[in-house]
Amino acid sequence: MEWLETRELRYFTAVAEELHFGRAAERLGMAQPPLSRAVQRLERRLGVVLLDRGRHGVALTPAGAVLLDEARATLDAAAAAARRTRRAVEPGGRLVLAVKANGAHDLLRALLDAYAREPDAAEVEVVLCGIGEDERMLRDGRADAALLHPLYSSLAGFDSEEVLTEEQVVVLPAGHPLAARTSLTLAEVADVPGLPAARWPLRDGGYPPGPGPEVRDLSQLAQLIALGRTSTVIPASARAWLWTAHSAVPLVDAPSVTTHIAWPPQSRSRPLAALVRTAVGLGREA
Amino acid sequence: MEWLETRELRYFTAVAEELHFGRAAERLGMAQPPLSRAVQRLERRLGVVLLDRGRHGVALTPAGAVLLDEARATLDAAAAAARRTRRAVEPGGRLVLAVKANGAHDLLRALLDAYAREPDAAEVEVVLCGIGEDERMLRDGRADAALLHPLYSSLAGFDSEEVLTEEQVVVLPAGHPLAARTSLTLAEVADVPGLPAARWPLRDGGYPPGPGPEVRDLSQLAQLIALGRTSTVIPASARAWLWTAHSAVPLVDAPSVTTHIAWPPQSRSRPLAALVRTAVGLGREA
DNA sequence: CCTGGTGATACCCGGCCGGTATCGTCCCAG
DNA sequence: CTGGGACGATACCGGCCGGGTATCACCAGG
Repeated sequence: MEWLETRELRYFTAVAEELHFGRAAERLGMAQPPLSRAVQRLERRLGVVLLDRGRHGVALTPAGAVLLDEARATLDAAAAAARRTRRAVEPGGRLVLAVKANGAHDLLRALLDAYAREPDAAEVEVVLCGIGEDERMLRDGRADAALLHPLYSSLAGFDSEEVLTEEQVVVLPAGHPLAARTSLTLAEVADVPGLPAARWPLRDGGYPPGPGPEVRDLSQLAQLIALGRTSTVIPASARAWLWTAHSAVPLVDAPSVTTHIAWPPQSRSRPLAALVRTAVGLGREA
Repeated sequence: MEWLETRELRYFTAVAEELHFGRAAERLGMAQPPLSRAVQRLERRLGVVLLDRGRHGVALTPAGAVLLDEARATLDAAAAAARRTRRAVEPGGRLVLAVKANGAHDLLRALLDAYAREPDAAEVEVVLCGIGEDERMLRDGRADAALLHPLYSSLAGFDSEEVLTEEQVVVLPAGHPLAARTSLTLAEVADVPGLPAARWPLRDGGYPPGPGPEVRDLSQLAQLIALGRTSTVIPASARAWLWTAHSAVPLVDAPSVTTHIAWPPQSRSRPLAALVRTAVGLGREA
């Protein structure tokens, strides 16, 4: 068997992401020629052309796209291996729980309270993450578990259990006419003039097109709502961050959102198992 | 970030599995001193002692056990990366389906027939595997999908769907008194003198203790049953391999067995999606 | 006390990894 | 049409590291 080294995978990943040898080399802190050679050697050893060096710069071949996916997974696994090994000798058996900032605040409180009463409980360090960062932290071993929403994060490759399913509400400026209603539909809030939905950044950092304001974090969003410039749809439990200038109205036809607790496959630690058990139990009684 | 190379992980894995530097070096096709140095360097870079070099040979530390798990996962990912990339350029988009030999024969037939009629179908290569080999093939990228039984294989790290749940039957020599019954319980077949349950090899190649005969494949088992020396409990659908000298009697209290179809996370190919859809559909209508 | 077995150390060599300099090619400006 | 700039590939070189052999250090057992 011919083995791929993580160095080669790091190099290829950098080039595949930058689609530019010079910039990739800079990102890797090295010169461009050795990078070119390393990628050529990788292609030779695999017997597969990974990149089209065309006139218009560099492009991924289909095989290259496959390797990019696989290389990312492999590098995550390698990073996780190093981190988890180092953590294994640290005292105290702390658990790191990754949670999206401002999401499911009540659930998190309840989970931490209930877990603290478990016999197998370990100290829990909660890490509040930005969009998509919770999933990354779990994938590369910085976190031992995460509360994820399958809409935003992929559960692929993790073990997971459902914890809580909840309806969504629309958050409106408190004075808005619709804020007086006891329930609304998606169609009603979609058609309101002057309240275009806010736009969140995509994975690549760009924004989808549309009339609404671009927001990057919740405090921006909250202020824009309070100013009467936009509205947003959130899970009911996220009401924790509402201002007095906000009104939340239940949506009768919005898809419900489910929070899962996810952890790396093959994890066998007792404190983690207890955390999962606690979370699932919370979901059942709620 | 300090990165682990797959070479180092291969070396450590070999030593951790052999618990002997000399044998590990031999298995790796290298001399012992460079292997010792490589593992020392790995320990130094991680800042973690992985092995106890005691007077009574080598033993894993707890951190070493963690790394062994993680290293295996990483090496599987790296092997899968190479294989899937190479396969991406092969023509025809063949799918490799790993199945435990002799398991769920009817289901497999039905699946292949139904899949061949799907619009997105690709050519399917069926690989019959020994115990646990199906899971390995899926983990290291030799297979694109597998029919797995969670009792024998871990689904951790895969995406999977339930396909079929079935009861189990006990297979007895045709002339045996109990073979005339229309149903039996586990207790009844456990207590039969002269028919001790056969013993299958464990992961490490050894056998669990017990009075029954040691078997390594189904033909051995079948012959031993036909000779009236043992009996076995199997899913009902495995009746395909029964001899005329065998009798199958339903067990009323054996745990039912569920077959899952599993595939690597993040797989997005249309032929694979069609295969999964076909399999799940089969399970529903059955 | 010697001997066999095992892992660590000492020392050496070749290859590869990464650096600098330069080339070939394409695109575009003028 | 031509010169220049951008970009990846090639040529060449030096140092480090991975791997080899020889040997040491330590322990168990006769």
